[in-house]
Amino acid sequence: MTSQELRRNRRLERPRERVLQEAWDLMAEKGLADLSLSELGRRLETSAGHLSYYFGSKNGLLLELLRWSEDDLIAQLNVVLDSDDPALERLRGLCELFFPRAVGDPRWLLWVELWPRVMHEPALQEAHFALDEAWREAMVRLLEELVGGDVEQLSRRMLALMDGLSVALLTGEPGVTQADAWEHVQALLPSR
Amino acid sequence: MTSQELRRNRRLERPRERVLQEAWDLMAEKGLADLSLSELGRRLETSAGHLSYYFGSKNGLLLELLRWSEDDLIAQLNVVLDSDDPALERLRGLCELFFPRAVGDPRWLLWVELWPRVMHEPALQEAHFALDEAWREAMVRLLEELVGGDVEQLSRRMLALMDGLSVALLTGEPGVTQADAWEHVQALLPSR
DNA sequence: ACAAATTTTGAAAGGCTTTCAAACAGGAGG
DNA sequence: CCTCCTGTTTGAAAGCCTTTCAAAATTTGT
Repeated sequence: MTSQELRRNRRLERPRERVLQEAWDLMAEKGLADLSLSELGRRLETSAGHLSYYFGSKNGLLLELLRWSEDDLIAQLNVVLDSDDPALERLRGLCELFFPRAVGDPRWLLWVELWPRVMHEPALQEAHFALDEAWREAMVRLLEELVGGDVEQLSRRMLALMDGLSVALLTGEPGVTQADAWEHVQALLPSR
Repeated sequence: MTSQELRRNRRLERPRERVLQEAWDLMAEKGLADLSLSELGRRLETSAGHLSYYFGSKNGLLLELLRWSEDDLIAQLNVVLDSDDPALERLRGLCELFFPRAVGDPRWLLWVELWPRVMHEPALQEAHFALDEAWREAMVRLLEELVGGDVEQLSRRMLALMDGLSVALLTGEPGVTQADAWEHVQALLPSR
């Protein structure tokens, strides 16, 4: 990191936080479709032009938002993984962090909004895979301890299932609750 | 259906088809983000204004597109379900229809684009659930024959898994192929 | 063939993102 | 203390977009 960047970061760290938080709130309120740089600029008493300059583009902001929330979550995840609880309990902790907290959870709105753009934007693709990897590694680590053996395929399967369940929870599909989701996850573990 | 609607439909059935097909192609080419009524109007040598009028809104078009492709698919699905193949083979047929055919498959772009809007637009929500139901019923029917017993939870689990796998296939996540996906699906069947 | 109803057009309104030149800081070196 | 110099912020412009609407064109029922 050059001294330039250091200087810049020092100055912008706080406002940056403010922007991300406000964007987050806006998204939780009105859904992602209504998150516009203009509206955000209005609320933060700055200009849309500046936000576009600062994040490079609207997609840039979305990506930063995702990283911002995901970094936070991964930190919490590591606390869970390093705890002394039995492995199954730690898996439950992972699930609680992973699944949407409520219908319309902003974090999952971001993920879902990302998916259809991943194929056409290399920058998104890279970020997407990196974030995915973090969860996959955690899952592999946990499953190795929990069931042993070659856990590669099982963890992919598990995460795919969890993605699908998350969409159901995000959209409020009737007949799927967080508790159900946890049951489904357990059903994938080798019996006994 | 009133005589008014009949009349209207007779006249519009063909052009309508043309619009949907062109929108489909456009989406396959450039991704959903670049599907605009303007661009579509340009290609079809009509006006964006008219498209907006005819489909009610851009979301209206998206919804019609999804129905259009899904109706087609459900018809094919019924052929598979009514065939004389063994149940496992029919399940494989269902999977082949369900999973994205390639990275960026337009049908799945639509689904994914729908998800983050479902919570905020009742019309979308209704359509979404209805389409979902069709697949769920098929899955229940098949699983009852294949494994018997209470198949409710299992079919939900299966479809959630398949949603997640589809996202991986859609985005081209490395390490997941259609063949892998089919393996994962089979792994959810009660062993033996 | 006429009248009524529907479809299509083209332009206007209002929003959005992105770009850009110009105004504005804030720190380094004199 | 003043002056550059670099990086930030602004505000307006350009170029898209969707939606609306009145007017024109077309089709249908009689």
